Amino acid sequence: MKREMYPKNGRVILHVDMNSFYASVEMAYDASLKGKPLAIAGNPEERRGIIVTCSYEARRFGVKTTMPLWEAKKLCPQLIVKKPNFNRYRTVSMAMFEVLRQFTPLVEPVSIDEGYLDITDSFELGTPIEIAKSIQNRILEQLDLPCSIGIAPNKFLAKTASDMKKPLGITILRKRDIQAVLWPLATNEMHGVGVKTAEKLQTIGILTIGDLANANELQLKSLLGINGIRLKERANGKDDRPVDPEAIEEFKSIGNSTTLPRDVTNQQELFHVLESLAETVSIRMKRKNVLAATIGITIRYKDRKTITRSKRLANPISSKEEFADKAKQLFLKNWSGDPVRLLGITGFDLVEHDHAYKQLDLFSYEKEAQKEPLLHTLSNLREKYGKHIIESAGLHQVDSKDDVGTATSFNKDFLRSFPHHSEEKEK
DNA sequence: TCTGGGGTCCTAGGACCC
DNA sequence: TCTGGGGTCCTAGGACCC
Repeated sequence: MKREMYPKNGRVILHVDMNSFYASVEMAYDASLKGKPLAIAGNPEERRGIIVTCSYEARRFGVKTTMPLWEAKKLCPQLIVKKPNFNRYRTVSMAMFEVLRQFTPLVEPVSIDEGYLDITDSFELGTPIEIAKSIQNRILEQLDLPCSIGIAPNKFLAKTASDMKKPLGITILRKRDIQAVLWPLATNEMHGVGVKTAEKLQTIGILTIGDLANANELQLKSLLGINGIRLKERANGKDDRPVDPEAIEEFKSIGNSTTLPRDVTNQQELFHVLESLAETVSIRMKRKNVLAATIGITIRYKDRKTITRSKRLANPISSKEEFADKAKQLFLKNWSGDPVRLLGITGFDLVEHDHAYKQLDLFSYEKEAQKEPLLHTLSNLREKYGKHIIESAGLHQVDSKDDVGTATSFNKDFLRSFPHHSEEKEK
């Protein structure tokens, strides 16, 4: 019954956006900061001195996110500056999402300080506005933090709406408001349109969201690819993306990068940095119980020119040593020798540890092979165990003629890299 | 005195296979 | 002898967002 009414009534989506989150958290911890121009920024001595977030009081002086600290101080000499305390922000963020889940389990966190709620079926809690007010009050009372909330029939409009009144705003954006409210805005006001896209759109005479909503699709497609089509749909208020509470669990990559306090040309020194990055990535991978099937590095030079290089691996990795090792190899192969400003390591193509374990377990293969010698051919292995296991074992590198030899000899070395198995084998 | 660090998604070309 | 068109994988880079 409810389902049948669904398309008729549409969905009710909330977008909750914390106002200047890091700065607000610091103010909640230290009330003496309230009402003052406050900025969260890194250490300028380490060349990390950019504004990460700032209070509304600071914004009044023209201080903005990503502005270098010295520039912000010039605009606002009395600016109070704090270093970011990410652990604190993560803790508070978790508490904030717990508050949201008191209203519905359909909560999708999108970043540390914003998330979507689908309250279509939560009408017993009140009207959408009443629910939004209640959420806003509870976050303010329990955590001493301000947020803005957008109410709309889909994610895009809810996100747009939450942006319209800050701080502590609640904004409804209905389909029928689009033409009057959304269309007059410049294209770069739109979520998904940055500087480059706005520039491109300008070349074909599209300046406002309204222009975009009525633009020629073929023209958009040739200019921006599939993204052009999507932007036009959004400009018309169309967005079918569901609110997915699981989305946050499905990460695609884990990385760590750092700007060096000064430009470095010494290889040993750069290797040390890679080792420390490898350790961070490894710890985070293990905490999330995943392995990386592809490793990537980032090198930014003195002139800010940045290159990325990646390598798909025969065996998924997660240990600090493996990350450091592979990263160093990639680095040596691609480093120009010029002074380096930033280094980064990222793991891609993440696989669940347990899953990888299963795929890498070759005991069952050995048993099967005894029963059925023909299994030793590459194609049979592939068919029987899937592509992944073969590549994990390094078999893809050998000619199929050599499969038999390799298949019998790779086992030991291969299994040795897994402590659990090598123990059993060696004892 | 310039411009952090964490991500996602898309594109495009070459290799390789059928 | 000359030749196609589709599909997937891998890699590099760009755009965008918070």
